[in-house]
Amino acid sequence: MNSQSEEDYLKALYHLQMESNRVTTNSIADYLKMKPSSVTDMLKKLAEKNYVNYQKYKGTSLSKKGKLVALQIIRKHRLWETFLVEKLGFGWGQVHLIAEQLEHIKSEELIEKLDAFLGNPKYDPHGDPIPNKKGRIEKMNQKLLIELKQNQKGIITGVKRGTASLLSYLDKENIKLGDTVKVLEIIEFDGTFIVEINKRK
Amino acid sequence: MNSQSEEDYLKALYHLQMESNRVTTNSIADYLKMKPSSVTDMLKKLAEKNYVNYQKYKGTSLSKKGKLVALQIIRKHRLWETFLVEKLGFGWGQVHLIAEQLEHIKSEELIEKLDAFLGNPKYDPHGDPIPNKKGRIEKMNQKLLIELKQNQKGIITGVKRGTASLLSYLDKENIKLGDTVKVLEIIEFDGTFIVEINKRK
DNA sequence: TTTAAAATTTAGACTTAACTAAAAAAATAT
DNA sequence: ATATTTTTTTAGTTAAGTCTAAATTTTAAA
Repeated sequence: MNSQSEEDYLKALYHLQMESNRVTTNSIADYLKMKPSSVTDMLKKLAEKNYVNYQKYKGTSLSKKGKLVALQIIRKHRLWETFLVEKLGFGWGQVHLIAEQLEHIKSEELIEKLDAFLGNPKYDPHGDPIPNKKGRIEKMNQKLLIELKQNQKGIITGVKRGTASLLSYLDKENIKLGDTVKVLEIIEFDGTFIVEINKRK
Repeated sequence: MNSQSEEDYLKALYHLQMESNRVTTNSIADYLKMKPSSVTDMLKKLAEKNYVNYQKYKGTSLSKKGKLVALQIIRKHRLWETFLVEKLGFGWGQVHLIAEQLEHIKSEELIEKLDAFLGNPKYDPHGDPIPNKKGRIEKMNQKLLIELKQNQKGIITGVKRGTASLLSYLDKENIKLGDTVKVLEIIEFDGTFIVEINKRK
């Protein structure tokens, strides 16, 4: 069984790996708000357990085994977020911190029953895909809003970087998944997008 | 904020206080499966924080403050157990270990929303009362089966000492809360009770 | 290509919550 | 009332996970 701390590192590794191909000690430290020296210690430990490929000074990547564990934690995180929003009526922005705790609860059976209870959802409330039990993720073809041209429309299916302030802003403006967005105008000089959502600019 | 370990001690103190008026270091150690020396250490720490009244060699009791914290953890435990049984379909016997983890999740709002989602239940699946937010417990007038006389009946509203093996036995025999029990015969020499539940002896 | 800066690792220290072994106090038995 | 046993505490150790400060390696600049 893995400790909470180990799980946090594996999850961080996974997310950082999505964004850039080389994951450095410092980037992990930033992400987890820890000191680089602490990160080095933990990376050695995770390498020992064959969860990561770690080479001094060179960077770190998840092993197959480590990636699977990471995906299972992400699965739990996203299922709990779904529960919090769909069943308990939490807002988008509030659920992350709580799910961060719930994701460490240990029980296979619990998570399978929760999954069934929620109707085996494919996406969480932020539109992120929920990995299945085996760690498989169903990719959806999403585009970034910024990739759209003038007058093109799209349906909101997720938020790229869901900072707390952005999410609560969206909550406040009542912008939800499934809403349609249309690009009215793109201002040349600074790249500002003027868009219409729910009949409002 | 209190650590998981501190919470475990407070909860243990509460349960042990229910059973006898003097709670000894050894009884806590037994209950938590730890060594008495570890218990002494923690009791000093909890006394420092004013959660317990601890006097060397004399025994320990919860302070008002400590009791409130204990009751809030018990509240969370029982609400989660209710959730696991009522919503996720777990059996009586399976939920304790999972609830033991869930009870340490930190979020006032979560627990209030969970309470509402469950319909503000007064009792958990084992028939134990769920303390309210302020730590108030509604007592029910229960009798022990052993207090009944021949031919008396009762309705099962809870289990006194719910060991894992007893609970899974009850699960297996399909004995549930709300079932009626009738004492058919009490065998003199060893005090065995012959009872009828669901038309079966 | 040498030097300075930045990133990373090592070494040693701290905290929490456990442990073992030994000492001290309280309870029990002779 | 004293001796023995049991309970409890003290003292010192350990492991996990963090930290600071110093040393080392890599990267970037002059």
